[in-house]
Amino acid sequence: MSLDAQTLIDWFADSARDLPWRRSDCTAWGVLVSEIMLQQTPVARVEPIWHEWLARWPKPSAMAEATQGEVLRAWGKLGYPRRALRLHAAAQAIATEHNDVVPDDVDTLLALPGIGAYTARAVAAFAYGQRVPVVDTNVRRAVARAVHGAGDAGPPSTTKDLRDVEVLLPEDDAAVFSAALMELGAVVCTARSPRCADCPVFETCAWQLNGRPAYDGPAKAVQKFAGTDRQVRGLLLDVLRGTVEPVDKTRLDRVWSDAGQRDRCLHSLLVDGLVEQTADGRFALPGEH
DNA sequence: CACACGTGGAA
DNA sequence: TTTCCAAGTGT
Repeated sequence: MSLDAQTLIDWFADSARDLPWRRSDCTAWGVLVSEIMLQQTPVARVEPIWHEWLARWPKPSAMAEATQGEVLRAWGKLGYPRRALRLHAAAQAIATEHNDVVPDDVDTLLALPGIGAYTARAVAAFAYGQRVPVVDTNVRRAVARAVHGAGDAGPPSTTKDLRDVEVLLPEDDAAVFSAALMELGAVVCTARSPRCADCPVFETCAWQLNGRPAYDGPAKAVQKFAGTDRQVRGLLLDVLRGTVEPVDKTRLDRVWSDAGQRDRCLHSLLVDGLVEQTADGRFALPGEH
């Protein structure tokens, strides 16, 4: 094959970033929190919040006792705040149903809110050393190039992606290999300008041997943000994050001029459980009034 | 399977 | 300035 596991593991041992959730004293809970925060969010923005969270809520039962509003406020502007709510719900499930211990098997992890195919395996591998394929966007890209010789990964397919990586796993140190493969995609085999001169598997890379062909799959849909409901919801939530007291609707009305879109977004936030209405008709983060 | 879901920094 | 993209999940 065109990707030697030991070469990658050696490179990782030598040059891996010193991230707090990778340290030997990090708990499984710390790993889980990091994985949720890192979903679609860069390491640099996660790190400071992760430290705050682990200091404030060192184990699942501690966070389980917090209100949803406290959790959403602590989440700050990491984005996709539904993740915070789901992590809170997962903490409550772990505290009450799993004796305050983060589960170590993929199927039990998958049953928790906010934990999908990637995160379940990431926790099983990185917190418990299990030999399971861990496939994120970095791994998909690195494997597409180094193994398949393509310019980039095609559309995701959980079943196929897991199988593609499963066959690469070494018998020993599979979890370290998985971390190394992710690291390779994150810092060397990047989406925009891969740093091939620094790549530990440059000599055997199928993409190099293939003449560095351009990506030829279906075009990737780029997400719009300006003007979307996502932006309006963010503005609405930002007001509530900044206040202790519930606010009147007139205060929320100031964040966006289009009344129809504004009301639709406020409604969807209520439906999603990210906002609550008080008995007197004002609005606040959930669980605090 | 395609789409909605936040946010901010770099190219 | 605009576009791209960053350790995905749920419906």
